[in-house]
Amino acid sequence: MGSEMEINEFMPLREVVFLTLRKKILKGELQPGERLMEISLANSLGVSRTPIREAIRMLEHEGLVVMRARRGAQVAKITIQELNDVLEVRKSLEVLAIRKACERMTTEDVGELRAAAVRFKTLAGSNQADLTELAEADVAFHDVIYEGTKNRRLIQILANLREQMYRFRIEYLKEAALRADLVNEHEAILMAVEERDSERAVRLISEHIDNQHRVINESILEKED
Amino acid sequence: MGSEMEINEFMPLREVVFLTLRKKILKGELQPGERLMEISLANSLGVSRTPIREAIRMLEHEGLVVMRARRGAQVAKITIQELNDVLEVRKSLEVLAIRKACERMTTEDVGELRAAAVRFKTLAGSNQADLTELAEADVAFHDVIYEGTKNRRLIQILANLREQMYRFRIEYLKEAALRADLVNEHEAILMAVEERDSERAVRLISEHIDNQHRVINESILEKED
DNA sequence: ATAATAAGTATTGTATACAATCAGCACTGC
DNA sequence: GCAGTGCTGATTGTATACAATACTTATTAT
Repeated sequence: MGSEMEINEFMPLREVVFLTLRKKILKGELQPGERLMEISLANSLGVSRTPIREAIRMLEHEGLVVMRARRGAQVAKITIQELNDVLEVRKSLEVLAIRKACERMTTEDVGELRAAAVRFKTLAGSNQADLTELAEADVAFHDVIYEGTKNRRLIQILANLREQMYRFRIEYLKEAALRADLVNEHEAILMAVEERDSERAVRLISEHIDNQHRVINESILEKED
Repeated sequence: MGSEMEINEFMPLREVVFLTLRKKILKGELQPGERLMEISLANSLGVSRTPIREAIRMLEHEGLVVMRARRGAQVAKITIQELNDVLEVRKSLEVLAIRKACERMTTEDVGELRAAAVRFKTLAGSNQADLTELAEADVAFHDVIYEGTKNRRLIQILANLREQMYRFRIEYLKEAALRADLVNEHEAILMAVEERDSERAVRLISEHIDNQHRVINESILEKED
């Protein structure tokens, strides 16, 4: 989402299609339940069905689309149950990540974490904040922690879980009051990591996730009224 | 691996190819680093390249094959580093799983767990045990716990992580002495779950994973001599 | 008017054809 | 002898063609 995604000349079309469709799904341009029809996608993206189909296979394994036999792909719906499932797993792995990050981050890594926290604070402070940009800054902060674990598998799984939630995330960034809380939580986590106090960091990140969980659930319940 | 995999008439070829190739990789028939060449695979499986390519996309996202740009797919090599990464994540999620399973398993679920433990014990006891069958019984025991969490996402991730290790797992089942340990560990876990003693269950499953980790690492080091 | 059915259309699933790129090797020039 | 260059075959990447299935709609019978 954030840093990687180096679109070089030689990227296969399936990758381009995959990234394009993923972004549309996460941003809500392709809505949950919407069918992904190969021919119209192929026409609108100017490629043949082959790369479309291969991209759909990737999205399927990513969990962003579901296949119905002989009925093609449709954008996965996220039920509250599924959101809770994801958050349950994510909390457990965020705890693991912050613990390992405390052990394994280099001094430069910690510097990057500070930079990410500062950037998020700056963006959150400005009044007409671009929510997408803000969300990406939030993602970047957590990415630094993930990278700090030096555990490729953990990084990959956490990135995927976060992606599942991205469609909800924008919501809770809308309220300025909550943004201030996020800034404070990031700073507290940063300090704990700087002091290599993993137990405190674990406690803080748990609360951080719990808060997100609560806010997201509330925003969903509001919508359902 | 174990229970699911209902091969019905209407399964697309890509699924059949996917399952076939996955089994070959996990069993070691396709060795790490080996190239997967589309035309020869298509010929040997009697299908066209299209389903082969789509199956490769799925294997890629599963982590069992890696793509090299314009050089196609090859079976992923598992380094010790990667194995350790997987085990680190897996331990954390197994702990989560057993805790939630203690909370959420129904009486029938616990009955299934007991049945799985008994089946594993029986197979482990017989002298000329089929190692594949034994491995599947071990998998089945853990599957019951996973299902007991009622968390689809957790079930899916744990199943995938276990898959990554499957290529190593057969190893530690070879030694009869270790098999006896496994039987005891399963029984102890079962009892803890029956008593809904989640903290004891967490401790036991942690040791269970640690033991596996140690044995696997030893068997790898032996091989590298 | 409604339910059932059948024809026609749209869409997915699979196979094949074409294009672009890569690996290996002989050949050339130094 | 060796680096470099251009050919040849093999392989992947992409597009298209064909087959099978599912959906839509119109028609008919009750």
